[in-house]
Amino acid sequence: MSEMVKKCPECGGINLFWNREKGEIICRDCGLVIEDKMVDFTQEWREFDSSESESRRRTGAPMTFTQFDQGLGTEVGQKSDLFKLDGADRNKFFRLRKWQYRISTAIERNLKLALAELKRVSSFLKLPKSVEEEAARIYTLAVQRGLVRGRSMESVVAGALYAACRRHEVPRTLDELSEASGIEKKEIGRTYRFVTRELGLTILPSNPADYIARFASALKLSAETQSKAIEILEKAQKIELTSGRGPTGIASAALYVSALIHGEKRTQREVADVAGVTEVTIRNRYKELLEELKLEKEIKKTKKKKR
DNA sequence: AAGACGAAAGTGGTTGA
DNA sequence: TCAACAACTTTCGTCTT
Repeated sequence: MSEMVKKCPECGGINLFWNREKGEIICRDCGLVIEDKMVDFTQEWREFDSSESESRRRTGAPMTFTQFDQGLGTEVGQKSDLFKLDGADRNKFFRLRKWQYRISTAIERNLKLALAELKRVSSFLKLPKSVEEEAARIYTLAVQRGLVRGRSMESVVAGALYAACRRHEVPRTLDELSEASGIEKKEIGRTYRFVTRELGLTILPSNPADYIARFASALKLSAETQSKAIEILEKAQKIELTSGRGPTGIASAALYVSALIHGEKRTQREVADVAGVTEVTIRNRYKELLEELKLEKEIKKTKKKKR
């Protein structure tokens, strides 16, 4: 087992808080999230969504940032939650709430609005609950650190959602976020970068394979084509064909090739549309894939079979 | 006629002096 | 702070099916 972190590497504070549900440690002083050895995310939100007594999760001993703030923001379940807390936690609850109120009613009102907006966008994109909560936490931290000033609330919400998606490996493209939130793509990108940098959130570079499933189903491609595409992606990554390029471009090219191989041809235009890139980008990646991975043979093979 | 291909010029963002 | 730079887009003409 890894040893417990005792100090925040960012600010040196010792006021750390362990969120059992997420398997993370959060520094209460600066908001840094210290990953306690990357947990398997899929497992995480399966556990989140299914079974497991809800009430316990919502009200259990660890008071998370998210829950606390959500309770405040929505004014739902505050009282019933209180019943389930023991004395010490109840005191903590009141203390925190008072403190929060004191800061400013403006912040509170802002949060309420923002969380509503966040919920709207999130459900529009059909994002899992765990991502929504992560985004809410990010947004809350951003507000507490005064990062929203000078930016529209909506754009920060969008940025928080984008970051949360990335962290949970269910990436959505900036285009999709943009469509759902009505904020310009570059604006979302800007606030996303700003917020993650200021909060010290570590975001892994998104993996092209994470996009495959969604694109494939949008194009109605078979499961075999999907797994072939992922196989291609893995090979491509081995020879560093993927570094520095946009993940969506690579994903769509791999999907395009794999569709050809399996005789489920889609036009470059079709693939380009669902992936939110241009045909040209697909062509460039596609060309590289053919050259580096000697895939021509496989394509020709299926062509002959068809005759 | 539609799709695939590629050249050329433009855009927004990163990097390094 | 600015210029060089890489990735990606837009546009458009040509070739292929």
